[in-house]
Amino acid sequence: MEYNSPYVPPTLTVDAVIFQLNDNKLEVLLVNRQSEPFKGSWALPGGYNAEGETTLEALKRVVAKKTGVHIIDDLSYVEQLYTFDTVARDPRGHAVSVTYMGCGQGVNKHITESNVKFYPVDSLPELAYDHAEIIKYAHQRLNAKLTYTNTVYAFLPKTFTLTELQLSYEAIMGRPLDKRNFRKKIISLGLINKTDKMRRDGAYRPAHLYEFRTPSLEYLTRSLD
Amino acid sequence: MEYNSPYVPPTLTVDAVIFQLNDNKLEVLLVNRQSEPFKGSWALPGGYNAEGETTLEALKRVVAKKTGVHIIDDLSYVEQLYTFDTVARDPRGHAVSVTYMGCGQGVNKHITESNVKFYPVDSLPELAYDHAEIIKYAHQRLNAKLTYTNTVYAFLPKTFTLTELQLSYEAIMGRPLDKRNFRKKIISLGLINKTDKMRRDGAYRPAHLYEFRTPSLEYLTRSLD
DNA sequence: GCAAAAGTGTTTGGGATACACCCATGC
DNA sequence: GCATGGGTGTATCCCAAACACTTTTGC
Repeated sequence: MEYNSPYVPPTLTVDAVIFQLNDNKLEVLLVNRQSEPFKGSWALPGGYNAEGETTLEALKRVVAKKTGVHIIDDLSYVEQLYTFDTVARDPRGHAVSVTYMGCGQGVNKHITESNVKFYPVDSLPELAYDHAEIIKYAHQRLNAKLTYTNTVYAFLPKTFTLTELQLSYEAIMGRPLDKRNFRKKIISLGLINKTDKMRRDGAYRPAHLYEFRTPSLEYLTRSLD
Repeated sequence: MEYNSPYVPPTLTVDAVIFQLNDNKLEVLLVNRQSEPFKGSWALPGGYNAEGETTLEALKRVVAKKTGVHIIDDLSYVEQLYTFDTVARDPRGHAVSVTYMGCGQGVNKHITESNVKFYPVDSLPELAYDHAEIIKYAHQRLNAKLTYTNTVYAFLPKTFTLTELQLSYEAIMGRPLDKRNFRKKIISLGLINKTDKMRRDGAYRPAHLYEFRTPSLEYLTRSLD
């Protein structure tokens, strides 16, 4: 094949699983399909990868066009997830999809299209293709990553309270954490610095604000779980 | 692009990083290139992925043809690694390569081609493309995987002694482990069973033989490091 | 003074680490 | 009996887990 037959590559596509936290619920960005196949179903934002562009370039182009979200400017963390190749994305033939996972804060504010929406991961609508599987895979990866890296930073604003940080962990991991143990551990890990600002939120005792020492991916010395 | 221009996908290729242990050294399977580009350099076994075959099917076909190794029959573990897309694999244009990692025992016995050889990972020859980077990535992944799964099983024969098991870990992780602590931990993890057989190896005290309880991927309850 | 969220310490158990000697065999 | 690799136990330290009350503020 490599030597004599004319080489025909499969279709190459890219898809993004974009997470944000809203109201302490983990949400995924979905697009309502306006055309066949799967017209009317919800799908991950994605599209074709042409010759001459990298998968990340293709993703940037395609996600911006379909949703208004810029995966570089509007997200705090992006990583390649997995390449799925068992799906007939298009009735005409076999397609290979390189998927990415991204996390950000307030990403919904960048949506420009009316058929685009964040859905909570635990109440997803009917999904096109194998996108349910891809989201599940991404969620697992995110969960694992939370326990041995500082990935949460991607979901939080620049400053935040310890309670907000704990609620973020709880939302993504899907289980409650002990308040005192959580604070002890997070502080002993040295991931965050206390700022000298406070937040007077509603009407009660103000909370200290913290910031991440390094708002970029770091591996933890001890795992958090 | 998705709508009007004629769609031209990039070239799609697959590459395999196949590990084995030999003489307690971690080795990678390499192919000496007989043609341009990179003629004379060593490269990972790989090739083109045509339309209509999955990446794993393409890999199976290509690796068997170039080396004689059957990635399903001759390896104990295979997983997808990462998709690299920044490389001009071919002077003619941009190529995307889906890479896999595989591990086996005595894989060298299946080599049928004279330009194919296992090299120790710590003394690799001049490598084609970005294959040095891919091997480094695979080695890191393997290392991480060893600490939270039972992946070592893929490198060992059906029965083995505790010393052999320890030496395997040490070879892959690249550092010595304490003998008593290692045995305590491995046994307490319940990954292996003691068989009633012994091995009289050279001429000294015979060693008990062990086997893996489950010779397939499992996640450890406590991490090994 | 009361409602609401912020903040704070101690005890206990288990696993990780460090460390050195005796045992079984073939020659 | 000796050379070689196989096999074993204990003490310490640190981290994880469990657990409840006081403080600060606005009203």
